[in-house]
Amino acid sequence: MADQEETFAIQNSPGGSDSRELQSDNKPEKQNGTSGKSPSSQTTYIQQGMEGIKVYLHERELWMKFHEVGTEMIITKAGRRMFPSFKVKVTGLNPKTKYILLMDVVPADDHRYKFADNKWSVTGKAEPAMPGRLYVHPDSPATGAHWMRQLVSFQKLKLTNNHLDPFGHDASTGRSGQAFISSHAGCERQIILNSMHKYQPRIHIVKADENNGFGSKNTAFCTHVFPETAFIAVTSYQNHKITQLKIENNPFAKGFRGSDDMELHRMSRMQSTKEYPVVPRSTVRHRVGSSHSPFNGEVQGMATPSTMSSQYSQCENGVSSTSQDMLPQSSSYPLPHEHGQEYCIKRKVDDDCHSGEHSYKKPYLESSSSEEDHYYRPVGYPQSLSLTSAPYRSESSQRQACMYASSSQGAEPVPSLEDISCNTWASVSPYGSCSVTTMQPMERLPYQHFSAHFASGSLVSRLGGVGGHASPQLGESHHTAMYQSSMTHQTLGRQCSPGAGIQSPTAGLQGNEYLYAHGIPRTLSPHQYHSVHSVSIMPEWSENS
DNA sequence: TCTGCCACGTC
DNA sequence: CGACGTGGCAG
Repeated sequence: MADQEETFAIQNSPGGSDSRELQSDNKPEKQNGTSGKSPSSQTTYIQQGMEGIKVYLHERELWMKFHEVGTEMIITKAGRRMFPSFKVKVTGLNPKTKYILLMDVVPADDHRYKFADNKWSVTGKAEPAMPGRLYVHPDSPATGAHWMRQLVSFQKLKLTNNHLDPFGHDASTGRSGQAFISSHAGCERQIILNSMHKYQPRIHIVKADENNGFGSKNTAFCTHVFPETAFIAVTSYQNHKITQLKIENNPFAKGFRGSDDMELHRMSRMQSTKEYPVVPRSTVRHRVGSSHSPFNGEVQGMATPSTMSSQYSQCENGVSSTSQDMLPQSSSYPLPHEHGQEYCIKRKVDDDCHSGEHSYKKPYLESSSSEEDHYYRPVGYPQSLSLTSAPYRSESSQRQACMYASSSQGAEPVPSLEDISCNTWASVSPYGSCSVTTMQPMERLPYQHFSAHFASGSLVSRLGGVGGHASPQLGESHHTAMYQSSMTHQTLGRQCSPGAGIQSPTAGLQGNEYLYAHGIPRTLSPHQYHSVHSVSIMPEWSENS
């Protein structure tokens, strides 16, 4: 349904949506050219437009509240929406250029968690992730003007633990599944996750111009990661504080709010059997579990916000030209360097942000300012990645990729459009960061790593990879290609945006290959690591078991 | 641990 | 009104 998101829209436009506009214009810019912005940095034109792109997380404060406690997202067979919803404000796009906005959720690390004693802790190694699925925003492809006009909401995305359903719709329950499908040509899908595993949502902005067609060599895209949106997937809430936050903030859970009256009523009904004091349930629970702050700071397993850098934004820009993919993802291990942040992050936030609590690092300066809610993370980095580097990853990555692919995908061998497009890869890098760097050898990775954690895969890679075809060269590519398959651009285009008619090429992200890193043993070569950008940002979450 | 069903809310 | 989104709870 529509969602209209909330109204905040930034600028809003009432009509909003409208458009998708015409495509007509898009072309003008073609790559570089015109657009003006010069690339700043290094990059080639590819990025051109990507450099100035900024993405602000909407309602960051709310996200931070959850994050501080240790965000949990329910996953069900039928698919459950995330709450808080992932909504962003995007600026810096070329109004006439078309872009595809998509989201994915990648493993934040390779651990399995358990919740005991009011806190999360690592219990073991993560299960191999399934192939990741991409959730392409229904408006894609659309012009920069369209995306910037109002908040871009990914609230319809659903998380599921149903590995069997390739399409993201679940037959079992019936409800949701179908709806999905029908809605947009199947674009929407549910993202499959494993319970008790930590994940990091990411948003990717892919230029859909002809020039950048996926297939083409230069697909420009950038990835933004908001560490504060990381969460642990669960089939039922573990931490009562989270339950409480959900109830208090999610309109659909209003029925569970303790307003006295209601509570009483409810209680009586539901629990007729039990008797209860008057306390609202929530309250009750609360107390019980409450953890006060299990996580806070450190919590082991979870991330703590504070530490995190949420603030950073990370981004990756990739270009895909050939080989580039870069980032493999490495798995979750810590990479040595991660610079991710640096590069990418620019952060700003604070102002807006603050959640009040800690201040997270706000290292960066920018601030944006204007918008309130959104915090943004800049992204851009100039860099494009070069694909080059990618080559290395290949092996490991490949394998991994394959594995994943196979496993999960099993269901869908070749994906049909849908699949492909939507599901595809999995990548890993959570935090990642900016991958921009790509290849570079280590240097780039400044990050620190906390220990370990993630690897990140980069989407970029995939995108860049796009080249899946394109750049076969790298070993990776292949793999990627395999699973990822080939997404073709078209696919995306079609499915997702029917209307749009995108030129095919552009549309698709196909190429992306993200690999997955996680499960893998760290085989990645150093290079890979570099590429990865991962950043691990959150120490807390890190593993520690 | 996960699933199904429920009441209750939003849209 | 009906479809759908929520968490609780029983199984």
